[in-house]
Parts: sequence; structure tokens; C-alpha cells
Amino acid sequence: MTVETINTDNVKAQMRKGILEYCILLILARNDAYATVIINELKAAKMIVVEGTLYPLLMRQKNQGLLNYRWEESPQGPPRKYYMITEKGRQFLQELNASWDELVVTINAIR
Amino acid sequence: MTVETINTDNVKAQMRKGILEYCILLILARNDAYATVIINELKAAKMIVVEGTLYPLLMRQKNQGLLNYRWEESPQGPPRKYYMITEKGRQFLQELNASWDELVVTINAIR
DNA sequence: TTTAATACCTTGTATCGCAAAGTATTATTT
DNA sequence: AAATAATACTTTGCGATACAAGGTATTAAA
Repeated sequence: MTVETINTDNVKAQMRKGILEYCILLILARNDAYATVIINELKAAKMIVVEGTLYPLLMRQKNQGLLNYRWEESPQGPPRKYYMITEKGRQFLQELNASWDELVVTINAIR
Repeated sequence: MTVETINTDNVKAQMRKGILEYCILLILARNDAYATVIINELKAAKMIVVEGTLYPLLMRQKNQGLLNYRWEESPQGPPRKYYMITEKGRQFLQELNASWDELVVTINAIR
């Protein structure tokens, strides 16, 4: 792997920081979901996330009151922890929408 | 300061991680500049950065061969360290442009 | 000589994403 | 009944980053 490739991967990872939290709320604003579903949705959108990243993030957002969860039986395997966005989460999501739009405008201005 | 505000500031700060490195290269791709100029340009684009963030970042990029610098006399005060982008920096910038575009597409897809 | 302005640099802290390894539950296979 | 496979959730340690705060150095003006 070349130095440049390592570099790009690292910067890409940094770019995603914070944006990941935004994506989770976007996904949960549409449907309740458990971790595997969220990971697959992100994968489909070309934003790869691993469990070790997602679980702590979901716990953080739950502790902040942005999310709640309920347990649901699974047809196969252990029960699933379905996360759902709270009213506070929706309000926060609106702020993040504004922040994201602002960021895009900023980059376009510099570009 | 409300909990929500602290939260938003934090997420905004996170969103900017990595993107800052991108912004520096964008600015230097147009003109050579020293730290104060870069900070002012970012400020004008609504992306606030402080010295303690910028100087280590410039040094990192210089060590990676993305930037070079030259000293220039100042009309008032100590000499200025003018940074300029290298050919390698321009190549890397193109990769970052692609990464950014991809990220925008991804967010729009989820949104 | 002191003060103000400018410019560069360093240290310590909090946070984040991720790799890796671990725990627990259920159904299937042997 | 025991072992295995599949699924799902959790934790630990690491490297990287932005920032606050404080420090150093140079020049001109008071």
C-alpha cells in the first residue's frame, strides 16, 4: 500500500467523524432499526461502518436522549435492540441538517 | 449554555475533522500564504480555526511532502512563513476533491 | 527601556473511529 | 445432550485530531 493511499484512507476516516452521528439519526428518522440493519444501510450508501464504531455511538446518542430502544425477538439468534429516534433527537437532527448544509456551502465557497 | 448547544458545537467540531486539511490545500492551491492569511480566509468562509490547530496541521502536511515553505520579510513584525502547495500536494488535493464529492453524494443518498 | 503588535510553536485534554477480542443467545447438527 | 454455527451485543486499547492555553521571538513605536 502506497503512502498516498494510507494518507487518503486516514483523511477519509477523519472526514467521516461527526458525520457518522448525523447519518445514524438520518436513518433512524425514517425507521426504527437495530445495529445490523443500520450497518447495511450505511454500506449500501458507500459509508462503511464496523460494529466497534456503531455500538458505542448508539450508546452515546441514547445517553444523550436522542435515541431510545426496545428489545424485539429475533426469528433466529439473540434478541435485537431496536433503536428509535426521540423528539429531542429529531430536533437535534434538524440542527445537524443545517450544520451539514452550512458545511457544504463553506466548502463550495473555498473551492 | 444548554446541553443541546454543547452537543451541536461538538458535532460541528467533529464534522470539520479531516475537512480542515482539505480546506488548507484548497486555499494554498490558489495562493501561497502564511498562517494568519489562511486563518482569515477560513474565517471569511465561516470555518473558524485557531492557531493551535493550524500550525501543527501545516507542519504535518509539510512533513508529508504536500507543502513547502519559504521565509519572507514582514513590513511589521517577525518574518512570515509562506506555505506553498507541492505537486504531490496537488495530486493529493485531487483525491480529496473526489472524496468530498463522494461524501456529499453519500449524504444525499441517505437523506 | 518598555510596550504593543505580529507571528510562530508547544503541551495537555477530550473525543472519535476502528481493529480486535470477548460475551451471550438461539437453532441446527451430531 | 453436546457441539457447532449464526447472530447480536459489548468492551478494550490504539492512533489521530481539534482545541484551549500558554510560551517564545521579532520588530516598530512610545
